[in-house]
Amino acid sequence: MSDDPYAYDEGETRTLADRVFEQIQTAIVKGDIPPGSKITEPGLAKEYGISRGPLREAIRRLEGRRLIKRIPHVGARVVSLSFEELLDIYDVREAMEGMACRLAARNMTAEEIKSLRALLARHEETAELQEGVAYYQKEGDLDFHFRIVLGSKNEKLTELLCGELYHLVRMYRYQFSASSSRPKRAFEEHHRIVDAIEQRDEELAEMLMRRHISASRKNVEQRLRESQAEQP
Amino acid sequence: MSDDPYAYDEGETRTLADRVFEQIQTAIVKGDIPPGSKITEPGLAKEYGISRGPLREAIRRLEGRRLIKRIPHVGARVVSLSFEELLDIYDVREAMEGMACRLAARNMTAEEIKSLRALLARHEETAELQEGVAYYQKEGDLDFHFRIVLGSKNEKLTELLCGELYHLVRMYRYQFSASSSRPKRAFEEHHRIVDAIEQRDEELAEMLMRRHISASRKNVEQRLRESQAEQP
DNA sequence: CAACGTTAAATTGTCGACAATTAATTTAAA
DNA sequence: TTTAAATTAATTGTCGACAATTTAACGTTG
Repeated sequence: MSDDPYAYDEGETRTLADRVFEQIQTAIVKGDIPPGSKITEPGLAKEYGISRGPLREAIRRLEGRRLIKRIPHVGARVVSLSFEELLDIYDVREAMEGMACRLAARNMTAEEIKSLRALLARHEETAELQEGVAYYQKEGDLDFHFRIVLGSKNEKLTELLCGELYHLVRMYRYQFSASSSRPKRAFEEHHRIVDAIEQRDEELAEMLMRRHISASRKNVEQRLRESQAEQP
Repeated sequence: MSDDPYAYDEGETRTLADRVFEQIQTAIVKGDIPPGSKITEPGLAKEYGISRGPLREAIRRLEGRRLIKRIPHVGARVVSLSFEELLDIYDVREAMEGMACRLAARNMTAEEIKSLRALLARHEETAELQEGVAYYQKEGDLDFHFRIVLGSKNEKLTELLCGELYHLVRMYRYQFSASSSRPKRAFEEHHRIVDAIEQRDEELAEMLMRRHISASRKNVEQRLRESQAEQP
């Protein structure tokens, strides 16, 4: 029951550095290690009960994933996403998930589509029950997008989106505890996207996904500008 | 005069692990360390004249960049891109570079566009002089795409494309010493793309870039199928 | 002769210690 | 009192050694 759906547990013999790598990664994503904070090797080594060797390897791997930035002889800091970077990510998502949706319309199996529909139904229940948005936009929404990316059957696309961008997206959501604020419309859009996939209409599927993400971006942009105007 | 245009040389105090990281990276990209070959720590440590500590850190960073794959207690191997993965990359490039081109049409400065034109002219000269394709498709083509990505002014897009995908593309080109085989048409397409950027026609720019990459993909796909039919 | 189990070699994983560099503190001077 | 220099402390970088695991080599047995 790992938190990271992209974690590999084949071969139980994960090394210390591997375990710590995942631990630190989720700690960063969940905000337990706040963005911009400094990574001190002796501190973390003591906290995780390991020596500095494996810890440094984990840090270097996180550096490769661009979750932390390192300056030689000075130290490492958790990345902190600026306003602009967040919007940049939306543009990248629009492009990549649009393509993922196109490919999903081509490559998803009937069972996968059916399961996707079931997921949406479940989300609707949960959202109504909790009378809100909490569960929905926090993990459920990403679940939906996640499945479509997997449905593309494109390994590189999956690696880049699920193994790199989504971490930043979740990091941001934890950070600002941001929920969509447009759950109803988002639901409708999700359904339409599945419709297009089911009909194997690649172009429509891509277009709808791009609109969906673009609308989400605009929504975030507006909210951020507002909150920025309140307290400048 | 670094080989990697994305190398950072700010602060001359690069650490050993950083230097070796770059060395191994270019060695992998250029094929000096062949795809699929095993990375032995004692061997490389001796070759680069360092101890295993920094070397392991470099390896972990390459692992984060997905240039090598590691199995605990067994070892690390250089990734080897299969036929399918190569085609997958083209789809990702189509999506991301399409978006990059759209953003470039929005954000590139007049000077950058002018410089891009000059680059094309230079390439045409070189290509005619060398009566062929060698220089063009080997580095020149990537130069063109590189500049457009930078012109998007989107940091994340640039990171993912230039810092991750292009390494794989160049790796493949070195591996198969592949040149485009459609240089004339590609040149025309490049010019049209710059035209669209100059006119600030975002939609056209994205569309042309997508077509350009899609055509390149089809070309590669056909050639690969042929060579695959010859020697099955 | 092939297949299996055992032993030996090599490689990977982990640790602690020392060197080098940077950040902090104290002290001295203007 | 503030600034500057020098010393101290802390953190990062590097190394070699030892433990754990895997790969190979070898001999034994059916």
